[in-house]
Amino acid sequence: MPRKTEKSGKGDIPYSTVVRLAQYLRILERLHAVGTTKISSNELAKEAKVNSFLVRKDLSYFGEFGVRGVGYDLKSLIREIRRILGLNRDRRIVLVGVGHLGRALLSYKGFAEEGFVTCGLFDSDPAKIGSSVGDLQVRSIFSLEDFVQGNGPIDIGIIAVPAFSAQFVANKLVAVGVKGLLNFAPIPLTVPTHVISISVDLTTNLEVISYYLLHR
Amino acid sequence: MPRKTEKSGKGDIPYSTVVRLAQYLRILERLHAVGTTKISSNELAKEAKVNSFLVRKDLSYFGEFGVRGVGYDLKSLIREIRRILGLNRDRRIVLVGVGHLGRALLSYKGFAEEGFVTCGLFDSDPAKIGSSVGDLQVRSIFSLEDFVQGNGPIDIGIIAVPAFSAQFVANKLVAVGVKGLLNFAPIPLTVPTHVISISVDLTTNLEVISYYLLHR
DNA sequence: ACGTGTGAAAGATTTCACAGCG
DNA sequence: CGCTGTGAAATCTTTCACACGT
Repeated sequence: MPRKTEKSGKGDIPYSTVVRLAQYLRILERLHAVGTTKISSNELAKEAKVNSFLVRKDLSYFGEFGVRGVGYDLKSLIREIRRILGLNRDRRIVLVGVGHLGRALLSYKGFAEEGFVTCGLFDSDPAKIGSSVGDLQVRSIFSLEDFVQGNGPIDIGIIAVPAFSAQFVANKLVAVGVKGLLNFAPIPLTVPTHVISISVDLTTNLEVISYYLLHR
Repeated sequence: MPRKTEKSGKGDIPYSTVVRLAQYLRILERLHAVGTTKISSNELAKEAKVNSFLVRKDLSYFGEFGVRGVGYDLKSLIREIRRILGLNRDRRIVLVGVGHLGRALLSYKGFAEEGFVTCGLFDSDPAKIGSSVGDLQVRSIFSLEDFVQGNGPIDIGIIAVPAFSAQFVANKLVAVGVKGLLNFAPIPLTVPTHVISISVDLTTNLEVISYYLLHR
């Protein structure tokens, strides 16, 4: 992951299969919007830049979704992948760290479209606390527990704070029962095994590119 | 790599090794700033949340940097990894797409620290073209070729535009000789084999987390 | 005939055990 | 003695070939 990326997961199904499933979904939704109604593993593979064996293997971990000799029905394949990824329900998200990156993430439309509902914003900067971003107020990170008491449990926490406070924020989120973390701070987080944490490190990605500029 | 991450690379050294090298570097620099002067593979492994065999194997692809019975000298290990990653020279970057995400990336300090020099901003929105962000003017994407003629070659292009124009932008960048792309649009790019492209897809990462919230 | 689903082979990565050297 | 460097084993992932169903 890419990384860029940290991983964790259940042993049976490869982590990379899960990542590709999400990518297939993006592609299928784009094609659906354009009016396509069926697709073969070959066509999907071409779009995703992988080979068709891998598309079929990835899907076969979860069931038989295609028709032999025909291909896959686009609409039902989308439904199946969304079910596999747990996107057939809303996921409640909070964002911690309302800086430039945090605001950029908030304005990103893709999130809401897939059922990710941002329901809380948190920061530690007194200058930001109390201000509004979109239709949400920024709250103190120390009011996180109260927030969960009053507003119900949170599924996923997005961490967009500086490296030095990322682990502190992660601990707070885990303490209030958050089970998934998406971390943009350039530091590997320590979390209990029942919590899934994925890190996206922008500098790491640039450095990987730098490596391949040199060695090739 | 990721994923979130797309990959590409030379066959000999695992892609994940390169990613980890960049992560090790981040950790070593943090420890260096705190005054640490030497480190063992075991200590580094603990920080990076991998095991010490892997740390040693990753490093051993590139040479023998440690002292048996002692460990690694922090300063010289940092220097070696920076050299391996090609960070001992400046890398000239342009950003295409000066929206929320683009601006957030610009304000991210980590880039400059590692020798990534942003030397051009491009967009296609007439309302943005001509305006200044930091000490750079936003230019029309159609002036990219002129820019390279006048300002010298670009190493890396960061693509922070909507999905529908990402491939168009990638083509333009490749056409003016850019050899590395960091793509934030949720679509896999087609690039010539001599160009390295890494994609960071935020929605994909959330969906992967959603999957593991369910299956575990 | 066509494209899926899958067991087996190939390939890649990680783990391990221990030799080697300060 | 302690910790690195590395060939060999174990594990995981991808590719392949072909049987199967429509």
